[in-house]
Amino acid sequence: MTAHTISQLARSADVGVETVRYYQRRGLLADPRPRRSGTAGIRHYDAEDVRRLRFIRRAQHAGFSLDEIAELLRLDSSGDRPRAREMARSRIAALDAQIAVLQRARQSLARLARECAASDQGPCPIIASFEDH
Amino acid sequence: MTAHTISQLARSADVGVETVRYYQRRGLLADPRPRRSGTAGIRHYDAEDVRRLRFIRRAQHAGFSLDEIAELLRLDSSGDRPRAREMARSRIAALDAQIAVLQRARQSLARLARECAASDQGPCPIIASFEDH
DNA sequence: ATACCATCCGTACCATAGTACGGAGTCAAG
DNA sequence: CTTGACTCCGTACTATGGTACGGATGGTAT
Repeated sequence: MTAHTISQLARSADVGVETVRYYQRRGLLADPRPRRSGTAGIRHYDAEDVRRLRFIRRAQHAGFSLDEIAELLRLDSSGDRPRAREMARSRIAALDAQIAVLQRARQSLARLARECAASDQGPCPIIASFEDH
Repeated sequence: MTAHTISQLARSADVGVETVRYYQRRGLLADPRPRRSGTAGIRHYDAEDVRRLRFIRRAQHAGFSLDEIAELLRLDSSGDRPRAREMARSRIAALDAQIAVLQRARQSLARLARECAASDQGPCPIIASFEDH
């Protein structure tokens, strides 16, 4: 029974106390609000809460939004593997699309920078490229 | 003298009227507010406004923020090529960093999806990978 | 038992790039 | 000369993922 305070929980996943409270409001972490009148106001968190918070952080690093993570957490209970695979596939597709957009932007900007560096004659290609079509 | 209304200007760059007004508030487009009392309230836009609006959109597609675009527009007047090159370089570096983050996320997610598809035994690797470090 | 820090909780605020709304004014056609 | 479309303008709201604030209460050390 390792009971933590909210600040210890937050530190365990390297987030702020306010972030933990934000996740509670979003329904990603158990919300301590249903307190019985007899018990004191301060809630203690256990290893399961730590695990859950770390889950959220890792899924975020894979590019999932908090809404998607909420769904993954529900899947975690139900063990719905086809749905988990589907979410992974669509996230990969979204990542591919984002990467492609960024790479196109990078390519054209890099080409412009080379042209701009190559000569100081005429208009700057970087700015000129945005000027007319 | 091709004079446009705001809706024609907006259409010419495929943005909404409200977006044009937003750019005016941000100082990216000339703000029609300094109206003389004699002239009527409705402002007309010329080819220069169209050019400027399209500039904004193209620079956005290269990943520049509206603040950076405001600076590029100032450079457009001053012709400061070294500064333009500097902005292009740092934007390229930022794009590279973003691309690298997304590619790492893509790699690990793709590996997990393959593992998950490979067997229906044991816990789902996609979910399990987020569970404990 | 009193100081003092942490926790609880609602609420407001941050950045970014818009989008929506409501009231008033303007302009051209019928 | 009224209708209807368009414009002007301020203000508020959207999504996303938090961050900050202030007052009330809890728990602990001295």
